[in-house]
Amino acid sequence: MTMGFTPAPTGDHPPGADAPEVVVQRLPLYVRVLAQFEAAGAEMVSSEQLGAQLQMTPAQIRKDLSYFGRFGKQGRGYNVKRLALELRSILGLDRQWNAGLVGVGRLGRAIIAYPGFRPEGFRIVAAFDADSDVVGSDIGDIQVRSINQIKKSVDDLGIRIGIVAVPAADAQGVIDALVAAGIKAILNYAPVAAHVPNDVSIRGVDPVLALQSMTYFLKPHNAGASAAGD
Amino acid sequence: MTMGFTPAPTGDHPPGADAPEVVVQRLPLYVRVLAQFEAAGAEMVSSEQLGAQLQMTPAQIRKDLSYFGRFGKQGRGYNVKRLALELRSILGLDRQWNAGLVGVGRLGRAIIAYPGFRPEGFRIVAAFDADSDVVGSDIGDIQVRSINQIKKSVDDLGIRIGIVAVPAADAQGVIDALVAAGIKAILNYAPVAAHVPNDVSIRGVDPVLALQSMTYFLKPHNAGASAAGD
DNA sequence: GTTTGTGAAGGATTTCACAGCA
DNA sequence: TGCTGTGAAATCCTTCACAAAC
Repeated sequence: MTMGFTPAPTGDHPPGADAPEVVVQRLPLYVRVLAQFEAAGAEMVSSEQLGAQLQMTPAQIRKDLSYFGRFGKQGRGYNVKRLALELRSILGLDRQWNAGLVGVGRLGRAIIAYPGFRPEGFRIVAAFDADSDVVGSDIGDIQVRSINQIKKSVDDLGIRIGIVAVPAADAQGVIDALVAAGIKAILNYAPVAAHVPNDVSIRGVDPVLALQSMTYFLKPHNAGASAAGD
Repeated sequence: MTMGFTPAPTGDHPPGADAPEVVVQRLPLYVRVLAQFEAAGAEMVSSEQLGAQLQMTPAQIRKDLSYFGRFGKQGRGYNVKRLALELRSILGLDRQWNAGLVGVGRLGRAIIAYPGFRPEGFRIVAAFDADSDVVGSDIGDIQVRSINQIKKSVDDLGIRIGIVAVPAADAQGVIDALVAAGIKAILNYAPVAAHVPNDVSIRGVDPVLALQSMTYFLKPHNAGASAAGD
């Protein structure tokens, strides 16, 4: 379905290259909800229905999608299958991505064992650690390599994504090494605000930070609340 | 301007009650960086220095803090210890918070074993599961209870936070149960966009979603990148 | 009748820039 | 001098509202 043509450059927007980052971050949510509709057997969905699922306004969904093309049909909505395919292609989810994990402690092992990455096309193909006791061993079917072989492994194995699961104190050093190895996307589990050049994406997974902002609303006087996409 | 006799904060803002949610979400980052400065022995910090660490503009930091009070001294900056204390108090991080975990599968067990919550004042005091084979057993020092005892346990143990680590298909039901039990803050590890009343806070921890938006920038044509706090 | 795609309006957040204080 | 706190300006993001399409 990833045919050679870009959706339909009829609108006023440039192709989709200038979509705000917030919008790009919502796209995976749409993909996920579309999968649910598809599983439920729906052939078409409206922005209204998508919005109801995601607790967003239909207008926002339509505007978001409009950055990338004109995928809907008036009076009818969006074809579930086609929109899902289209968005997956825009996000690059129609291929496999190889990832390298740094840090094979408790957390790193849990990440390797986590079954949620593979079905979505993310494959951890190598693990790295500084501890020479574990280097050379296997965890599941993944070889643990020395941390100073990152660059070589990245090149040899086609690793495009780095996953950081080392203690906070070591995180920036590891991230620098990943960047030096040419990695442009980093998923960081360490509780630090890391520094990267601005052609590198970095996202933090930080449950403590999430809890620490929710407690604000648990204090008696503060009502209201917040929903953050998950 | 409408000041009656507000004891501590002298500013012009209302006490801090109307701080935008984005601002509240950044506060924990400030707390974290302040701890680093404190560990490094600094007594004072400027918004410039904080901004450098967090890759934010000094103006944003000053504006954020101004929602809650006037903590700095012109020409000198902020007292590291005092600001940290003040922010912890605003966020409610100066107490312990009890959490209940739902789902003791692989992920749930990893969460129980995760050593990052306790030092920050978050304590998992009970675990729940639907599987009668595990109900009644202990994981570490935590008892596994039946999922339909949530309400009673929440009351008995003073649980204020729910942590959801069940399969996607079960997540909404579990979240409904937590809400019915009076829980107002939920940390959701399940990959679903959950529905909660708006006096309940919910945050998702979702590494797949994070990866799925980064791949957009890995596609050849899309340069630039993003830094998301971690 | 229904629902999209989108300019224009509205709202929210960030940054500027400077008065005021140490 | 150095740096905060903050109105005002600028930017960014969301929602409105409606013509066009089915």
